[in-house]
Amino acid sequence: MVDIASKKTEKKTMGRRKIEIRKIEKKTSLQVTFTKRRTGLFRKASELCVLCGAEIAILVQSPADKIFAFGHPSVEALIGRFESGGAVSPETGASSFRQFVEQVEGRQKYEEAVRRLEMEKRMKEGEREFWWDEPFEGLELQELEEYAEALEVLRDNVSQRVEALAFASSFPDNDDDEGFFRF
Amino acid sequence: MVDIASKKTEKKTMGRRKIEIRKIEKKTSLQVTFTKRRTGLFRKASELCVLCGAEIAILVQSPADKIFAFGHPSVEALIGRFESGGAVSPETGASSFRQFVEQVEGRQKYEEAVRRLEMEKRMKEGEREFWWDEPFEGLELQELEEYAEALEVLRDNVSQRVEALAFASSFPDNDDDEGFFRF
DNA sequence: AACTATTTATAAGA
DNA sequence: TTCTTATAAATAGTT
Repeated sequence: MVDIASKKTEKKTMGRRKIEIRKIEKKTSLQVTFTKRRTGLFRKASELCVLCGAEIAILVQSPADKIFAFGHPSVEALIGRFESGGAVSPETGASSFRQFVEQVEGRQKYEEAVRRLEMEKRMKEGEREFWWDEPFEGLELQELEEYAEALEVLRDNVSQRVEALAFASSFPDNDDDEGFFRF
Repeated sequence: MVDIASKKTEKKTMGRRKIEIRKIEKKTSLQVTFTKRRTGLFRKASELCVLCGAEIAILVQSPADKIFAFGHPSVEALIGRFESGGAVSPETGASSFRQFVEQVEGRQKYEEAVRRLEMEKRMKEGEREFWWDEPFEGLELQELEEYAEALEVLRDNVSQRVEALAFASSFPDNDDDEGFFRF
């Protein structure tokens, strides 16, 4: 009886527990959390890209100053590169990604490619880091230059916005900026 | 009886349902999902910043070509500006944020500020968009310039990486890049 | 904009 | 580190 009763409430783990959003002090758990959440963040971003046709660029710099990046259309450039049979990183599982891309050579749409990518990712989950997890580590010059270029385009958009505002501020009484200064 | 039985299984909504990660066709749901998930993405990013001391920059361009941004240390610059009593956007709830900042004038740490920001955000959830939701809409020149500058720093880091790789490629036989070419 | 049933993400523990 | 599991958190469809 007692055994059964205790078995009923006996938990193998405490499960997920609520945490406060504040700097994690324990270095090892910080590292684990950083990896898990960075992965989760990039997954969310990729889903947003596909679901809504959005374009996203993310740069994450870890406390140890390692940089991780996610990006569409940078991602698109990467896929294009893989499709044309370019170099493959031996470290990131890109080889199997190329195989995958070859299998779907017929389809053209970016969304489709990313969606399948997500599928393969899930099927292989736990096998290795996602292919975009440390994009700079296995990349050749060309991709990185493309990435920098895409980033510059975004930056230039910001600069244009700055200039637009600078111009607007020379007309201080005009509060009606409806429809103005959109990227 | 029948009423009671049916009431027992009667659900107010179907609840969340599983979706495929593919382009949403219905324009209105796409807009709703875009807003919800962009918000979620930025919240995840801010949590990653605080929990792990990471630095993050995110740019999201909607299908309608509106750009949304999230960023630390840009966020830090914004907080600094608010603390010094700078201009406040009447549109984004920044006014109450300033009040909040004034209340905590004693503390210095960025993490603490962001954590409290998260708290206030939750307390006011549903009242309005988060203050960083459309950062470009209510900003003055200075903040935007600071943001562009921060973005340029990140871009320069990428460029340096490109140069490092270009240099490395002039020594094609050297595969051991352990510890090299980190930002 | 609010609600809730569910799915999804993840903190700890093994 | 990788896997498990209980639980917290996010969110799809509705109202």
